[in-house]
Order: sequence, then C-alpha cells, then structure tokens
Amino acid sequence: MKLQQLKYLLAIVDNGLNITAAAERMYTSQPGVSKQLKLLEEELGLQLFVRKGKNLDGITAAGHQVIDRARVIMRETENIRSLAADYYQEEEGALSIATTHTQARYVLPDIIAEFRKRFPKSGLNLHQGTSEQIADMITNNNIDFAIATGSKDLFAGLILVPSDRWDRAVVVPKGHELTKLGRKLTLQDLARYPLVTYVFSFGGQSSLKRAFENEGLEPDVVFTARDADVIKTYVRMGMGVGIVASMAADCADQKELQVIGAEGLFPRSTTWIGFRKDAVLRRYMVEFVKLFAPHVTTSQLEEIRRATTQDEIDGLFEQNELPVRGACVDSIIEAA
Amino acid sequence: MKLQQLKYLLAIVDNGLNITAAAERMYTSQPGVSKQLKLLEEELGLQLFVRKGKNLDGITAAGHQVIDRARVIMRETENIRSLAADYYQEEEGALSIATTHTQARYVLPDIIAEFRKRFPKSGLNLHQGTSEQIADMITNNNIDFAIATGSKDLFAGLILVPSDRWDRAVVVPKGHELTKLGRKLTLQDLARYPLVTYVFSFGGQSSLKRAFENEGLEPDVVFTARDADVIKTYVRMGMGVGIVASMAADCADQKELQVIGAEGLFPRSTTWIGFRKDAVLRRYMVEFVKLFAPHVTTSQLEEIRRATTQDEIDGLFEQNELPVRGACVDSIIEAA
DNA sequence: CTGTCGTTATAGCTTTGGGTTATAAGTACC
DNA sequence: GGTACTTATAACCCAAAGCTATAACGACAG
Repeated sequence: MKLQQLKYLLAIVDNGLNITAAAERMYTSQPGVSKQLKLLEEELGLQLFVRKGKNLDGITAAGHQVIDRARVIMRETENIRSLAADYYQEEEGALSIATTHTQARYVLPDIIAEFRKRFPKSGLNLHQGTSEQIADMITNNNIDFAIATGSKDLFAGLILVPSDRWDRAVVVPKGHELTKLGRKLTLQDLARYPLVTYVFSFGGQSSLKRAFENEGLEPDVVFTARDADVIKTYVRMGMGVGIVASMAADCADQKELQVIGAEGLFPRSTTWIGFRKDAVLRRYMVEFVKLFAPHVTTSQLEEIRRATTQDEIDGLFEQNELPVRGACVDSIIEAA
Repeated sequence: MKLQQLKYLLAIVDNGLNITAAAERMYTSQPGVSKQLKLLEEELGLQLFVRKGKNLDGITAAGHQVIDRARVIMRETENIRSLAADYYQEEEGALSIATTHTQARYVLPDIIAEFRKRFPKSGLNLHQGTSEQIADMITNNNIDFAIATGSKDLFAGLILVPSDRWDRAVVVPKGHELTKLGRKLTLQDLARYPLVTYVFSFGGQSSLKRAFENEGLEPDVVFTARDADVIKTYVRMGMGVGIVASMAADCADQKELQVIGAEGLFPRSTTWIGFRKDAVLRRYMVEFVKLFAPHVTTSQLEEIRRATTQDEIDGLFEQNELPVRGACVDSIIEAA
C-alpha cells in the first residue's frame, strides 16, 4: 500500500469513477493510475469498484470503507505538510471557506479584506452552499473552515466557535404601511402581509415558522429564496414584506427600501466558525479565526482545541457576551 | 512523503531513537532508514529529531506533532488491511489484549481457551500492566483491546463496553477469628486487623480506602501488591487479612485459606472491554467481545460503534443487568 | 589523551517499480 | 453499426529505494 495509490483511489472516486479524468487531475497518465489501482486491489485482495466490463460502475461495500480510511490518511498527510510549512514560517497557503450566502455577501468581505492585507501571499477559496452542502464539503472536500448559523447537529465532529449573534430585520418598500405604525412591530402585524423570506432548510432555519406558530399565527409566505439579494429584489417589486438577516439590510438599499428592526420577534441566531477537530491550524488560519471572532482569546483557542465535546466549548463562551451584528444603522426605523 | 518514511520514523521513535535498531526491526539496512529519514526531513523542511553530533538525542516539538499524525496514518493503513483481510474471509490474525493481572489470571483463561478453540489460526498477545500502562499501550502500541476496571477517565477516546460487575472478597488463613463471627462482616471488623490488599492506583482503586473513610475508619494497610497471588501468599504467611477481587478467591486455595464474601462493604466494580473508536473490528475480534461480554447483542455492538460519546454507550447498558462475577462458591463462608 | 565499540552518514552499485507511450480491447451512445 | 470515449496490456525508461562497504563521528573506559 502506497500513499500514491490511496491518492489515486480518491481521485478516481472524486472524478465520477473516471480513471482518465482522475489521471488528468493528478497530472499523470491514465495507465499509471489504472496500474496502481490494480496493484492496490491485488494487495488488499478485494475489489474496490464494481466493474461493468472494463468501466467502473460503482463502489463496493469494502471500497466505501477503504475510501473513508484513505480520506483520513490523506487528510493527515496534509496536516503534516501544514504544520511543517507553519514551522518553516511559511505564510503562503490557501484558505478554503464554505459558508452561506449571507455571510459571504454581507459579513465576510470586510474580514477577508483585512485578512488579505495581513497575509497577501495566501490564497482564498470561498465556497457557497446550504447548511447541508457546507457540512458535506467540510467532510469530503478539503475545506478548512465552515461558517454557518443555526443547526449544530449537522456538523458533528467539527469544533464550532461562536462568533456573533444576529437578529432578523424586516424590509419593506419605502413608505410602506408598516413604517407608519408608530409602535413596535409584532408578529401579528407581519402575518397580515405576504412574506418573502429564506428557504426553510430542514433543520434550524424554520425557527421563523415556529415563531409564528407559537402565537397561533399562520404566516403567508409567498416566496422563498436562498439569498437576501433575491428577497430584496422581490420586495422592491412589491411582492411582499421581506424578512432577512439584519446584516443583509444594506445602507445601499435606502433609496427604495426601508428597514425595520425585528429584534425580539424571532429567536436570536448564533453564527459560528467551525473546523475539523483534527485539523492543523496554520498561523494564518488562527489569525483568520480571530478576525472572524475577535472576542476569542489565544488561550481560549488553545482550550478549545483540547476540549473533547462541543458542550465544553459552548461552556467556555457562556460567560462571553457575544457581539450582536446589526443592520445598517442609518436605515433602521425606530418602530417604538 | 511516503508511508515507508513514516513507518521508519515511528520505528526509530519506538526503538529509543536508535536508527540501527529500527532498521533491524524493519528487516532492512541502516543506511536505507537513515536516508529515508533525511529525505522526509528535507521534504518537510524541518528537523524531526534533536541531533547530538550524528546521534539522535531527542524529538523536536515539530517532531512530536508529526509523529502523532504518523501514528494515525499507520493505524489507518492497518485498519484498511484488517478490513480487507476480513472481507477475504481470513480467519488468521493476531489479537492483542492489554489487561490487569486479575483479569489475565482469573477471568481470561477460560475465555481465551474457548476463543482459541473457535479461531485456532489466530495468534494472541496478552500484555499485563497497571491502568496507566494499559492506557498507554492502547494509544501507542498496536493493542486491539484493553480490559480493565474502574477509572474510565484514563481511557478517553476508547469505546468501553461493560462486561460484568464484581465485589471484593476477604481472604484469611483457615480458622481465622473472622470466620467465626456468626454474623455479617462489617468494615469495623476489618479495620481491627492488619490488611493486605492491592496497590492504590491514582484513580479508581482507592474506592477501597474511601469506603473506610466514609465510616470514619482508618484501615491499617500493612502491605500492598499488584496482584492477588502475592496478596494471598502473604495472607498465608499470617501477615494480615487480604482483600482481593472475589474472582481471585480460587477454589484451589481452600487448603490453607478461607474466603469471606464482602458484598456490600465496598462499591461494586465494573469490568469493561475497550477498543479504539476508529479501529476495524475483524470478525474474530467481534467474537471475542461477545465471549467476554456475552450479554452484548450484535445489534447493540452496532449501536455502540455508531455512538459518539461514552454516555450514549453507558445508556445502552443501563437497562442491562450486568452479570456479577463471584468467588469460588464452595469456599465462601456464609457470614450471616 | 587515546583506543575501542557503537552508531550514523556517504558513496557507488543494483534492482525494483512507478511512469510513459503506443496500442489493443472493450463500452456507450447516437 | 460506427464513432467517440474509456480502460487494460505491453514494452521501455528512469528515478529512487535498497544494498554493501566504508568513512566519520560520539561515548566511554582506561
């Protein structure tokens, strides 16, 4: 068994069981990859793939297990290389982040700008997706950080460091009736209008729906979208009242939209940044965590890495009053 | 980076930083190992060992980290080989067990005899040690199972399957006063005599001492030993009253000793069999677990492997009334 | 200080085996 | 049934892992 063989094995799997494509991705020849796969299967004495004639048509049960183990092995070799590079004072290297649209669009730009200023040599890959996709990416692809919000259970095996909390905001066309209430907004008010909001993911996001149900209300959601920009577009078109993350209430929107704070109407959400427990955090990665969650101290990060369960980590931050990320202040209507 | 290089690296570490010895253990030549180590250090761009002239004199901080990762990698390659062998219906392979003297001497013989009957081709290595040594062995050496009792905190990261519970027994020379009490034995009775018992390990074993303290008694421990045979020898010599695990009260001892059950005097101990969460359990290993803990069903074992925390596992067995392993019945004096 | 023993590094050679190209053989899809 | 695509086999090349022999160095005893 050679590391090469395992690498080729994973390349084949990650390229749709196409050996030719895998070989290209590995910058080598197809016969070489075929040969190594054959050698590996012979050494182990089992078929890793289901063959259909000469072609690979699926992965055997044994194959799946071997692949999982091989992924661990390749991850650890990457870890060794990472920590070696870090000892060597290397400041180069790539940072791969999987996150949601809201974070990528409204929160990360400033942080990434600052990060790039400090580490100009490091590359940066931003991957966008739903919570499920993010969870998938960080287990299968080589993603360093997951930044998301809500449902922690999807991310078992990750270390989740809470960074901040945020409320929702209500977005309406300028001059909308809701801006003239003269009192604090209620769920009852909202329930009277057609709503435009985020797609309900299977896990946590439906906290919105639940908030209405708790008061015996049935919200009239006419449109759902993955991202706030789309939602705001439809609000501008007059399709309804938008409910978005408050940091998505951009000052730039003020020409056509007005934002009403919705603190207290829905449960406050927590954003966290997560990484694999066994990952090596290079120096620039630690700096990134600190940029993203400035309240985390170096000693806390070390404690976090020693912790064995997520509960311990959460305990560390119970004291800590997390900052609340708000909307663009100028545009908030004080609806009180 | 090659698997060979990592293997050699670990061999060097495991042979007291002696490259020559490591080479011999690997059935290869010393220059080959030296060369691969050099290549590895060059590729990573860091020193793994502290040199004193030409000799290796210690491990660098970076070295320790690399070594830890390398161990994970080598374990996973072993895992791949194991599951391959298992798919191939191989019944050969070795079973390495680290355990305490009590288990090795009084509990395991029958189980191992039965196991060898079923899997005559498989080898078996029995390693004996204190709890600390067992914990060390299963993390650093390639041990499949740890069998021990008490302090679970030493074995974080292992899956612990409880197998049975046991009480202590009091061993006295034949005709000793304590055999003529005519009522149930108490701690007060014991506190009046010099005691011979197990060495107090740092963690759990001192439950014995605590039992006395709870009643405001100060036991007079005149002699401690690692194993029951030694304890019984000294009891025979009249050094004092022995307190041993009840399964160590052997029928063969009846000529010179008498055994008094001590159920209820000390907290009941739980024996468990533990293995690494990420280990591949070959078929014969699963059979061994079932031999050792017969109350565990196949479906329970599968549930156990899916569990993420030890609490979940313990929960599975809360219902389960664990069998109580007793002393040699003939020799127990009914002290009631 | 010096000689011996144990250990590691270097040099030069051999051999294994991973990679390459060319090509045959098989598959998929129109 | 033909074309485009994919995989397996064969023969060759060459990098590198391993071997032997030996030099260099360190530890330790006298």
